[in-house]
Amino acid sequence: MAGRIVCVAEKPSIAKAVAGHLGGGDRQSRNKYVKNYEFTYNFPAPWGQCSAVMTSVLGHTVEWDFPDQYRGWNSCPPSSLFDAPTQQVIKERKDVASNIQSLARGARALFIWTDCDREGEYIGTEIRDIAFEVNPNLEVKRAKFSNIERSHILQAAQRPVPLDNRQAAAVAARIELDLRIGAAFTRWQTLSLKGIGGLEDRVISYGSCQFPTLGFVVDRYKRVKNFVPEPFWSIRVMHRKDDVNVNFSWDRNRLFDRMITTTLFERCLMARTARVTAVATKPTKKWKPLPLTTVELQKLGTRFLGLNSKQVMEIAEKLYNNGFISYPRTETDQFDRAMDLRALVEKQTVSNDWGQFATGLMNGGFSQPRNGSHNDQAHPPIHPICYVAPEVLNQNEKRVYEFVVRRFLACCSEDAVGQTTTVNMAYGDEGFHANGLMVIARNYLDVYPYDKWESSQQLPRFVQGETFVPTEATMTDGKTSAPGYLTEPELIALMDINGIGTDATMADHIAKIKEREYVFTVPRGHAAGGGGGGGEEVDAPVGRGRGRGRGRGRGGGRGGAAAGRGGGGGGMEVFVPSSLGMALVEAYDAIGFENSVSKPFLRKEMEEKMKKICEGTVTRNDVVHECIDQYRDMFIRATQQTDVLKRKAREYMTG
DNA sequence: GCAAGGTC
Repeated sequence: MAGRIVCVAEKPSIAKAVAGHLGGGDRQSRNKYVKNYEFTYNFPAPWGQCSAVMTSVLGHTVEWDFPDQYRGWNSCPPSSLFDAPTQQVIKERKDVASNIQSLARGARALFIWTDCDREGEYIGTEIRDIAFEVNPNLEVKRAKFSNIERSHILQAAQRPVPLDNRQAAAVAARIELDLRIGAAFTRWQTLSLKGIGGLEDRVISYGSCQFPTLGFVVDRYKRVKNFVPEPFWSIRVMHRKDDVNVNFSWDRNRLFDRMITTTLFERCLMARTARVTAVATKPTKKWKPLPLTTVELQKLGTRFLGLNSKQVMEIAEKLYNNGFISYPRTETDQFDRAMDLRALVEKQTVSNDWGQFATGLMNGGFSQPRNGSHNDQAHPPIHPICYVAPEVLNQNEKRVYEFVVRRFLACCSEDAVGQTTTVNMAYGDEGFHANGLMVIARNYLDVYPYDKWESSQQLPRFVQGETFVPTEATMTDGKTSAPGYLTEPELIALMDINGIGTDATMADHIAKIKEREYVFTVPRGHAAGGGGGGGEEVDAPVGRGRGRGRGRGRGGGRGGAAAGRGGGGGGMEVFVPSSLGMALVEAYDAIGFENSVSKPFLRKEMEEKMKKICEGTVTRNDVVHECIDQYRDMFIRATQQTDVLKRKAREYMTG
């Protein structure tokens, strides 16, 4: 009589869902966190019908660290941490490991059901090794699944595959490198700066994610501080027609040469009449948003909900743990076609706030969500699981839940539809244009106030070839203004494009550099620090940020800021480096690493090497040794210039 | 007292 089959998922929610599909299962509550579900199931050959138990871990269960003799900060030179042995210790947290071992004893097979991503593959090997300790004869299989739809799960159970050792090896390399490099540099920095006033008892940590995150803040800060406004000139034409003042913008936007602008302007005036060269009216759409990912949740949460990313994530996790929303850590922005989205919409019809809209979707307004380009093969986009009455939630929870619901309903609606009118006009040799927008059907916008798309003033009727003498023509001047200090949504966007951290950890890295006091946040507009131009007016004309760049002259008003916060608390905050943060970045710059540790390149490099391990073109060993050599060199160079670090710190801490 | 990554 062979033993049963033990299935282990990465988290309790997956264990519950999978067990439900495979056989319902009695729930044996082992403890508050990890539940075991027992059932019988007809597994593929050679097992056939047999009894099984489904449980889970809670993420990683094994911890890497140095052995005791290396653990004291003065026990060894920090550089020896590049070569010191490491050990892997089973965390006996919440009895997770002992639960697996007690189930694995006498079992015939182990079925890994961790998330199908790199970390999940590695966590699978942790589970395997823990089970092997008590039962080395276990056969190990892995279920391959990318969502928890019933049919998909059943298919995964029927077609087990081996664990992917390469993916697990890539993660192991990352863990080892982050540990060695982080510990070595952290100890060196901390011990070196002990003598500096104000830093005696501080941990001056280094990490491959925290430093680039700090770097982004410093980078922007410097750009603001070093910004030199440039004067520019422009031509504005206004024509009053049918009681409407139509403002025409110059096709050249603006020029940085006054003489030329003056000349061009004078030619306009000499021409006297302007002539309409084209009138175009065309239909346009504002696309509904993509299904919600973690990064988007954090970007929009920090922009509209008056919360920081850490708070957004904590609240989202709580909503998830209460079964109100789906798993909040996902990169996926496409819903699986098999998912019954209408059923989820229907649950929202009882709401006083958006119930009517949801009802509209049920009565024919439903439209399949757009598909984004990301799929982490592990989780669906974030969506509401059930309707939650507002009284059940506190203020902030309500905001986050409402955002998730509205976003979901917006995804299931039609795009907004409108019509743009563009009038092109020639005034002398110069071209000008005016735009008008008419929103015809708001559709998703009615449930999604975080997007703005308003009809502009209607343009009066112009016809091609018509001429007129403009009511007003003026030459304007202005100057470019500094970008603002970094906001949290911008910081998250930068981390995202540069691969710093994961969806689950970005908020932690931001919180970490605040905790270390490398950066602090201040309300936008209160940005401290002398000199400079207070910099909150408008974005710089040539930003490195994406999709910004509305330069405006003086008199332009304060457009940029958070367009209608969704009723959140205070305004948005901006990030400013502390003296310590500046000192650290400048010290490494002065030491002169070609790939500065405060830039994202080194981390990107590590990510690429992990991919190569997964593809099988390099081995874990190659990567670890290569990187260790590289960082050891950097470490030696840094330690030879410890005085540079100290000097920079002293300069900043006392200055 | 160090990292980053899972998860509660």
